Amino acid sequence: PEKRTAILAAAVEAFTENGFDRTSVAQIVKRAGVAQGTFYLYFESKGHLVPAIVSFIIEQFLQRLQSVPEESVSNPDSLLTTLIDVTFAITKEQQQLIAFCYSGMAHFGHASQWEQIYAPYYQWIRQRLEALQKDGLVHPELDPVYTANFLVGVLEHTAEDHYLFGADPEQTDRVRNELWRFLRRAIQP
Amino acid sequence: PEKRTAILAAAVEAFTENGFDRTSVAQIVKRAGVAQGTFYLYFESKGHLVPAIVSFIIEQFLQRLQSVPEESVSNPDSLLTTLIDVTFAITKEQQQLIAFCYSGMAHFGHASQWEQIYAPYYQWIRQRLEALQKDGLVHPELDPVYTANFLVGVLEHTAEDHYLFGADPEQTDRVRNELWRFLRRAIQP
Amino acid sequence: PEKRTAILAAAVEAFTENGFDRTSVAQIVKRAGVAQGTFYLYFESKGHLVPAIVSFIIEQFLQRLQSVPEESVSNPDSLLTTLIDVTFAITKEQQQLIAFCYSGMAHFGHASQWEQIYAPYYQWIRQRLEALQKDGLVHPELDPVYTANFLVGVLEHTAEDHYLFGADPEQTDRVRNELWRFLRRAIQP
Amino acid sequence: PEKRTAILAAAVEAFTENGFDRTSVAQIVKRAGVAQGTFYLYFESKGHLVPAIVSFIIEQFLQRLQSVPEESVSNPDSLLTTLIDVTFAITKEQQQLIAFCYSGMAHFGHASQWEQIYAPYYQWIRQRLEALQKDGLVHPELDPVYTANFLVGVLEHTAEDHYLFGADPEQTDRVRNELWRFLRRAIQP
DNA sequence: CATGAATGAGACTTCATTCAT
DNA sequence: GATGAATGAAGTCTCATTCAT
Repeated sequence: PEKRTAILAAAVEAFTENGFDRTSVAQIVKRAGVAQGTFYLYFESKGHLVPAIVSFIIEQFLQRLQSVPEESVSNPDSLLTTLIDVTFAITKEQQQLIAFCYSGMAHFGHASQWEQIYAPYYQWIRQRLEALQKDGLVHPELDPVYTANFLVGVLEHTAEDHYLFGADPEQTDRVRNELWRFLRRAIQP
Repeated sequence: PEKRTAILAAAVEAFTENGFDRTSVAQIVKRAGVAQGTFYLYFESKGHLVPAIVSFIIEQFLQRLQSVPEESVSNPDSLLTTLIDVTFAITKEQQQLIAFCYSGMAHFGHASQWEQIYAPYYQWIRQRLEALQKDGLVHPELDPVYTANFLVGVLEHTAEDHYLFGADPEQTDRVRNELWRFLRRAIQP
Repeated sequence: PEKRTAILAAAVEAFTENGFDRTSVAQIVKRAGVAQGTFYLYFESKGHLVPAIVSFIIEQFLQRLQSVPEESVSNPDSLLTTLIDVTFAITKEQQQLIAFCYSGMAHFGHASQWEQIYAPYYQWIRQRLEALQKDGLVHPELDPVYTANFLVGVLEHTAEDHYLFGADPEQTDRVRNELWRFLRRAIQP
Repeated sequence: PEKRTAILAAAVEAFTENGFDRTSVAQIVKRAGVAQGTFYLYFESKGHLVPAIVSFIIEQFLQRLQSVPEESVSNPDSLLTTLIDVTFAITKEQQQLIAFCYSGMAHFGHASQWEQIYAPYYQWIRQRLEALQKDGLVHPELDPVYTANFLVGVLEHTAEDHYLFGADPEQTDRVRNELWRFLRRAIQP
């Protein structure tokens, strides 16, 4: 459905700029170039945009991860590099929208829905860790499930901190390097 | 000023429950037991509550950290334990308010203000790391500034994940243990 | 035209449940199983449903009255019993739709149209009264036209009161009995 | 509260002209000369006007009834005359608003509330009937409770019919006379 | 300092109606 | 004849802020 996509895209843009509550449906439909009423043909309410958008972002994450060549995740060093690359790239692009997602929980229903949405992302990381663990390239005591969680935590926090709080762009390499070594030590055998 | 404190406390409670945009000034003054107009005697606008509240939370963090006995941070193992303790405890209490802080940037001015507010928290961690590094108890290559950042990232993400997404309370110990070992490896010499 | 009937029936159901203004064309066409646009093939506007429906209800009244065996209206006692039977039965079924008819005037045009619609109902009662009057079974001074009106007034008001205001179903017989005796005295010679 | 009264009066006027659903809050506040938001200071919602207005009308009825000199209700003939006078007068004034009240049930909550509102009106009539019955001026078998109901039924229906359906004003006396005789026979001993 | 009634802009949402297919 | 996506005007209600007391 073409208009649905237009609305979703417009909403992403608008939320990125102003956040959920400070964006009105009127602004969204204006951007999307459709009538006010059309919005409600595709979304039950403004709140129902939230899970749709989160799915959209996660999907972007996954697509980018899956398009990574196999050799880039075949050892811990390049896996970390890949994760840092992707997280920094996406955070740079999406900035406030990611913050919106984290705060978005308040806007839509129950946590279980969010878990389902994030699941594939965590799962992808977990699978890589397990593979590397099998080859003895990752510390054997690490629980892949929890570790995936920890990795996401540091990665997102650091990227957000870097881009949102106006961190010096010249230091990007430095941050990434420090981050890489921090995580390297955490997971190496 | 007594009424100012009452309003601030009421705002913290209300924001914790419903978030910034879904809390009206009317709700806040009602909770605080003051008149609608009184609010504007102490705060220029609703938006000006945000930095005041964030300071308040950070201060709480710091007070709790500083009340920690010196021996609890005199080696990496107990420092990590302390950080986990404090972060989990505060997250459990403040849940949504923390999410509000993270998303709150949109509501008030420029990032630089936020950095100033968070600064003492990062600084406290950094100082501990430096002290331990001096004694050779923490990996010498770690940059204390960045590492403080990474630690905060994992700690908050994990605690939020655990409490906000309705994680199984029986697994709290398990999570904390895994987290401890993950960070231990990351910073040990 | 089959679809016209379907729409009309659906509208009657929907109006009965929610009233005119609280029923949308969307609800009606959904119930009728036709497309939104089809509605406007058979009715100029939503408002034009009203006279069609009122005709429909009056017709139902009349059919029921006319299917009554002649001996049931050949004396005042059974005429009253019949009127009470029919009015209570239809009120029980149609409840809100009757209220809708009474308030429906606002929705469509001029009173004269309504008089035409109701006319056959009043006429039927008048004719029975005249017949009985001729046989000396009804008070000779009663003007049949006005009396028909008065009868309808008491009957409908009492039935509505009984069913709409949640009257005790166990008292139905009592009400009907009192009503019968009240009207009996009013019209007897 | 002065503004509350202004809003209520404006609502009565507006509903009288256009009915409940076809009257917007905007129209009401404009007529009342207050701001849109002021409305919600005094009424929870548009729907909450309904019981307030019904109370208002019933009160008017009662005030008029109670201002009637005692000798006007001391015998059945003058009681009926009084009831006819009052009902016709108020119906003439309020026309559509009365229809609105009857159809208004749909708009506000449960029947029990309506019963309470109407109760004093029915009660007033019942008490008169009982008094006259005690003096043997009204048929002893009449149940005053039901009879009050029947009287209201005929009176309102007839008055509505007369004024709403554009009845010939020259016939008013005739109708009233017929009505008087009809009811006279129904309740006389 | 303190109050709280009053304001009015603006948010979300519904819905009768149209029109290209 | 039939469809149903699209429209946009209009409705109800909220709320940050002001100001006379």
